Amino acid sequence: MAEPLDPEMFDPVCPSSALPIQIGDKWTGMVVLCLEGGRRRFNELKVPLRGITPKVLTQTLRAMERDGLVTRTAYDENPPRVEYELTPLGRSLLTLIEAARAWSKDHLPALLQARLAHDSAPDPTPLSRTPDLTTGPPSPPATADLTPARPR
Amino acid sequence: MAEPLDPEMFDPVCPSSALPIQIGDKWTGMVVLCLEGGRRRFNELKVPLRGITPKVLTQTLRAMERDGLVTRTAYDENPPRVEYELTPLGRSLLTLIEAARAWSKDHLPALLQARLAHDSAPDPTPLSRTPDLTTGPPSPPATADLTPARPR
DNA sequence: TAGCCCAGTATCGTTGAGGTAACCAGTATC
DNA sequence: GATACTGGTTACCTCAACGATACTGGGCTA
Repeated sequence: MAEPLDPEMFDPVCPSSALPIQIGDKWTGMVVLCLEGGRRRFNELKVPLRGITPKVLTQTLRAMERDGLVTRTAYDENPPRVEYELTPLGRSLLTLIEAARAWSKDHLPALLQARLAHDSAPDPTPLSRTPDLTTGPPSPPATADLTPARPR
Repeated sequence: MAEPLDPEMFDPVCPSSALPIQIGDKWTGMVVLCLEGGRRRFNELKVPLRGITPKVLTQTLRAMERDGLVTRTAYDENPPRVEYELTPLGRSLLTLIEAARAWSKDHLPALLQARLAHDSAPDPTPLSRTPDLTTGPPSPPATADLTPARPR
């Protein structure tokens, strides 16, 4: 609640954004990290979750509320004010995120290197030719993101 | 390699199959667990991964090979024989799976209970009415599965 | 010579998460 | 009266993952 959230909290360039680890749906892990420091308003959450639409943010928060990960508090004011806060259960996900971060720190470089090596390999066995299964041109599968970028 | 894999290794009824934690794509985590005990052949892997089609299993294994998680060894025999084995990198994912299991053990019941309570709630605030966002009738989102069922 | 086995391919269809764009209610301020 | 602000909602669309089904190749066996 204290300071505003860093709009660049999640760096889209950071390769850990392409990690093969996902908590909940696409945005859940990031929402947990946004709420780590305290309660936040709807529009506050939209800032670091760059590009999220209100529909998807609502869906994500509703699902998290349903699962007991966040609480939603609506104040009868004008303009409306709604605050979201992590429950202890939601906060417990931070341990999992921490584990994923630790894995990334230790092993993600090896994974990325293997990926590069494979993509530039002269392809020894004819059977190992893969047309283009996961080799999309723009970006890898991109399942989740757990590491805030540039804590500055 | 020793004993055949248990066809019921992954119980579709086990709620941990609906966990909000996913490693790689839908099947990657389960493949890692299948290979935990040693190298396995293509058709051997299909047994516990009930319902996976050869196309999708091939896709999954090729992606894992590309990322350096498994090695693929094709023997020039007839009938063909191909064996998949975890690399140390792939094996390192087991720590992450273990962390997810530990979280499930500690917190999944609370999550499921919150979900049930929410679904049967008389819905105090009109704003908290959710049409049916994640409340699919047959099963929850079902993102991944990490816990082998009935170790027997 | 007709199949069988293994490890896949090829083609097509379905599904659902996520994205786009527009709209809304109630108050307050201009 | 017009506009803005907050926290959404609604309808529509896209695309990639996943699934169903059928087929292949090549040596082996019956």
